[in-house]
Amino acid sequence: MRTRVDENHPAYRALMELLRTADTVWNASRVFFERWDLSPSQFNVLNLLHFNPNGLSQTDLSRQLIMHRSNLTGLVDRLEKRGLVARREVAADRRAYSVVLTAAGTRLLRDILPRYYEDAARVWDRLPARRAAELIVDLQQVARNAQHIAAKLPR
Amino acid sequence: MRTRVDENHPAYRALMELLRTADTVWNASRVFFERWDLSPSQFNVLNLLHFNPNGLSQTDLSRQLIMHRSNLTGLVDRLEKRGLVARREVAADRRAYSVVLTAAGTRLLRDILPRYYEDAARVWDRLPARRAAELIVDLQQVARNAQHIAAKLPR
DNA sequence: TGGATATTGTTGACATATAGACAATCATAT
DNA sequence: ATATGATTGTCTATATGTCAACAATATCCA
Repeated sequence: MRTRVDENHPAYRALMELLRTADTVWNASRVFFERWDLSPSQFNVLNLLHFNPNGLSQTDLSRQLIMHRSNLTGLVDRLEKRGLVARREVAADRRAYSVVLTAAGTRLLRDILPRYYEDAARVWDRLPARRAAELIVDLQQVARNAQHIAAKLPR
Repeated sequence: MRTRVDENHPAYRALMELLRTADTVWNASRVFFERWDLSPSQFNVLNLLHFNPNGLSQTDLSRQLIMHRSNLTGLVDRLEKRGLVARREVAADRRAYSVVLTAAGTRLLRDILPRYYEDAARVWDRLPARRAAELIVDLQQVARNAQHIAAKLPR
């Protein structure tokens, strides 16, 4: 995608690089989770539940994962079918479920997490810690800018 | 997603930040392209064709967009139905099409591009140019690391 | 020349994502 | 107490993405 026009628009090229890197990382994580026949999104659900032992509603999950709640129906369905999570009824609110990790889900996550953290660390190899820290700060600024611009866009 | 365990795994947290920022940027671009009823992926196709006036095969497009070629069938279908691109037969290879921008597609892109580059630049507001340049270099290293790790993973 | 091998675009099955509509249920305010 | 409005999970339609299999066509090489 390196073209004459791109040269004239370094901001555009930088954005492409950001998106491409994230895509590469996401796909690498997809390969990583293949061993357990999990998608990255399925892992994200399990991971969130692991740190919320009392369970989360599907809407809670959708907010933390920044996705539409209608997604959670199928996502939780598939995890439930494999016995990794369970929908518990909530006495105080008969509309909602409390989604919780099962014992099998907990075991699976305990197997995955150490290897996950290990490989996540290696993704930052050859980057001085200071640069990695700066990168995060800069990314956060970029995200704020993007959101601010999108919010003011004509619809 | 800020939890006790995340604190112990800054590399993991940094990765989450990277993915989340890219997601935010991608969704901001989705909002940006809504005015023209285009998805970011559809724009990427049009944009690639704009810089390849002789056309690209669907496989070429899939390689540059880093996606499976079966995606291009539907993507090009929808753009063709709107008259923004056309499939031209290739005399030298009767298996392949040459996908080209139509006049309407060119007009549309000429309308979009200036505004796109303008907003892309504003995404980097408050970031010194040097930091932005460093960020790109660092992102490329991260992408290389991720790919290297994924390639050596057990399957 | 002809047979093996590779590539192209399409298809089907599936997972993931969005948005909008819906019934059931909850919360609020008069 | 009850009408009004908000929220929850699900459903449908659609778009995007993966992969594997397929027929048609190219390519290569013995």
